Amino acid sequence: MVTAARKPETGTPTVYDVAERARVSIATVSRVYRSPDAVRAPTREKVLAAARELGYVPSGSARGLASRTTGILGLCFPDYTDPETDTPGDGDENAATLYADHIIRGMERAARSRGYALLIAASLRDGPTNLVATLAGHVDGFAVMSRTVDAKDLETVSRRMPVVTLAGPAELGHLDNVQVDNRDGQRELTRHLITDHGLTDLAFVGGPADSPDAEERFLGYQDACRDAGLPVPPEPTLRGALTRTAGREAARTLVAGGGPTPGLPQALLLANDQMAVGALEEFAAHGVRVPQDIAVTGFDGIPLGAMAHPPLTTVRQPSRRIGEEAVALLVDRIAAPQRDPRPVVLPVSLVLRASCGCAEPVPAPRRG
Amino acid sequence: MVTAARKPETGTPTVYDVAERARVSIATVSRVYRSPDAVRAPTREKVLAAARELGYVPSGSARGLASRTTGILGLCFPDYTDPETDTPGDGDENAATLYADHIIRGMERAARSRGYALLIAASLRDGPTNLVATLAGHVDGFAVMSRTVDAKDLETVSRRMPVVTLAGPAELGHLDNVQVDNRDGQRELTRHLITDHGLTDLAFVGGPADSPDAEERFLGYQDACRDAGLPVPPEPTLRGALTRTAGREAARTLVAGGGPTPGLPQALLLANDQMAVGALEEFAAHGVRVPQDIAVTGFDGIPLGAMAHPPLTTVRQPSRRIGEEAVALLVDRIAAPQRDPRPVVLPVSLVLRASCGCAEPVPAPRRG
DNA sequence: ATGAAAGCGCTAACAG
DNA sequence: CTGTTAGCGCTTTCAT
Repeated sequence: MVTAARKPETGTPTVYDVAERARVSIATVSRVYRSPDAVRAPTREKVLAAARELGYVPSGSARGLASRTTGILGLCFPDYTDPETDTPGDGDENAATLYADHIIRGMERAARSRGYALLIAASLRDGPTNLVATLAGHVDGFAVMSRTVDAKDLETVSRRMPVVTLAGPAELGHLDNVQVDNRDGQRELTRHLITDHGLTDLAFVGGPADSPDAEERFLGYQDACRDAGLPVPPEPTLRGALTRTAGREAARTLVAGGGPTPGLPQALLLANDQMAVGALEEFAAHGVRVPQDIAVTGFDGIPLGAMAHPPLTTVRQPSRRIGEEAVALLVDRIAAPQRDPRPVVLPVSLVLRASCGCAEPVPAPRRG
Repeated sequence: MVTAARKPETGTPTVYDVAERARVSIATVSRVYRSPDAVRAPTREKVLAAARELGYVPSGSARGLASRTTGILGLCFPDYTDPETDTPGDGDENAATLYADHIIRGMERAARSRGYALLIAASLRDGPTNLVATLAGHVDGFAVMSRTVDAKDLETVSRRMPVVTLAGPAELGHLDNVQVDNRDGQRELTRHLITDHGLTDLAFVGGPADSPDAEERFLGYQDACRDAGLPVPPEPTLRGALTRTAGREAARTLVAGGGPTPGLPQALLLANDQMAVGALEEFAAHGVRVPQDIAVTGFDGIPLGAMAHPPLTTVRQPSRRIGEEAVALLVDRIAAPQRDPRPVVLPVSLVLRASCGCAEPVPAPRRG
C-alpha cells in the first residue's frame, strides 16, 4: 500500500486522509459509506473512527460526479408573495404561495422517505433568472409548477433527465404531469347549488385568464350550467386576481349593482377561497346576509375558510398529495427512463358548510 | 487545437462535446457560463448555439468539485405534521410546521436573491436519518432549526463549513444564531394585561418543557409578574402540546374548576396562537365571554388569530425574517470564515385586538 | 474482503 | 481573448 501522503493534512479531510489514518485504501473508505456490509466489521470501525477524528464529510459533488447521481430532487415554484408583507401575516397571502408551501412539504416528505433531499427555487414574478439551469445540474430529476419556467428550457432539459409538471395542464405532452380535478370539482359544487339548493341565478368570479386552474374551474361551472339546462355564460361574470382584496372588490361591484343583471344573484361562486373570504367580508360590511341573501362558495379548502363567517363551502384539493405524486412519478421514471408519460389527476372533495345554505353542525360561534 | 474527440457523442453532452462542436477549447465553453463578458461575442454565440443544439446542461457536481463551492445553502427543519391529515387542512397543523414554512420561504427568497438555491430536509419526529450527512456534502453552508440535528454532528460539520442555528437558543456557542425575542414579547404582552387592563389574576398555559421557545415565553411571563410585584409562579399554570386541541383542553380544565384556584382567572395567556384559538373555541362553547369574563392572548401572529372570535391579541414574530437573517449570516461567514460568531435577536411586536379587552378595530396602541 | 488505477465534467492557474 | 494542463474527491471496474 503506497497511497503516498498528498498534502500534509491541509484543508478539509478527504477519503485520502481517512484512508491514510485508518491504514486502508481509499476504496475501502468509499465502501464503508456506500455499502457498509461489504467491509469487515473491524475494518469498518477503524475507518469510521478515523473519519470521526478527522471530521470527515463525504463531498456530495465528488460523489455526484463519480456516480452520476446526486440523491437530490428539485422543485421550481412560483413566488408571488409581496416582499413587503412579513409573516405570520394578515391572511391575504396569495393563494398560490400557500399552495406552494403544501406542495413543498409533500415533496420533501415523499423525497426524504425515498432517500432524496429536495432542492427548491422560486421563479420571481419579474426576474427571469434561469431556474432550470440553477437546478438541473444538481438534481436527478425535478418538478416544475405550472408556468414557472420557459417551455423551451424545459423541453431541452427534459431530454436529459426526468421532469414532471405540476398543478397545471400538461404543457409538454411527453412529460409526466400531476394535477387536481379542478373542472370536476367546480362542476360538482355548482351542481350542488343548483340541484340541492334549487338556485338558478348564479354568478362566477374568475381569476386571471392566464391562470389554468381558474380557467378549468370556470369550465366546470359551465358544465354544470349546461347539465342543468341553464344558460351557459361564455365568460366569467367578473374576473380578478386570486386575492382576498379582489374578492372584496367583486362583492362590492355586485352590491353596487355593477353586475350584468340588476340586483344580487342567488349565488356567488368564486375561483378560490381567498376571494370568497374577501367577498364574505364585503357582504357583511354591507349588511348582505350569507347565505340568506346570497350563497357564496370558494375553492381550495384553506383553513381560513373554516374560520370565516359563515364558514365557507368549498372544494378541498389534496395539495400535499400533489407533491407526493410528483416524487413518485420522478422516482419511478428514474428507474425506468423510457416508460410512457403518465398523467395523474387527483380527485377533489366537496366541503359543505354554512355559506351555501347547508346547515352547520357546529355550535354557532359567537359573532365578534 | 487537438482536443481529440472522446466518445462519438454518447450520453449526456459535456463541455468537450460543446467545445468540439463550436470549435473552441473546453476552457472557453466554461468561460461562457462563468463570465460571459470574458469571451468575445461571436465566440460566445457559437458556444451557446452549440450548447443549445446539444441540449447541454452544466453538471453541478463537476462544477462543485472543481470550484469547491456549490451555490447551494441548506436548511434542516423539524417535521411534526401528522402524515394523515391532508392539506389544506383544518387549521390544526402544528405551529412548528407552519412556522417552518415561513422560514423556508424567507430563506429561499433571500438565498435566491444572492444567487443561491436552497436544499431542504426535515428531521422526522422518529426517524433519525443523518440529516447533516445528507445535506452537508452538497452545500456551502446551512441553517438548522432548533433541536433537529444531533449536537455532535453539528459540532463536527461546523468545523468544516458555515452553520447557523435558528429559532432557538444558541446550543453551540461558537455558531451564528438567530432567534426571536420570545421572552421580551411575552413580558410586554403580560405587562399590557397587568398595567393597561389592570388584571392581576393571571394564568399561563405553557408548552412542552422541551420547547425552548415556549420556555422563553414563560420566563417573560415571570418577568412581568415580578416587575409588577405579583407572585412569580415557578411553573406554568398548565402545560400542553402547542396545538389547538391542547388549548381547548386547557380551557376546559379551567372551566371545570381544575385550575389551581377556584373560578376563572382574569386572563389566560397561552404559549402560542394555536392554543389560544382552541381556548377561545372552548370558552365560547361553555358560554364564557371573552374578554368580559376572561382575557385571552396567544403568541406568533398567525392569520387564524385575526379571524378568531373575538380577534386574538398576540405577539407577532417576524418568522420570514428569521430565514432572511440566516442567509445573511451564512453568506457573510462564507465571505469571512473567521469572523466572530454573531447572535441575532429579532424584535417582536404586540398586536392588540379584542381578546384582551382592547377595542376593535384598533389603531394599534403600539406599545413595546 | 481489499487494493490499484482510471476516469466522472468542470474550474483554475498559467501561457501565449 | 483563448488554449493547455492539472487536478477537485469520489466511484468503479478489475485484480488479488
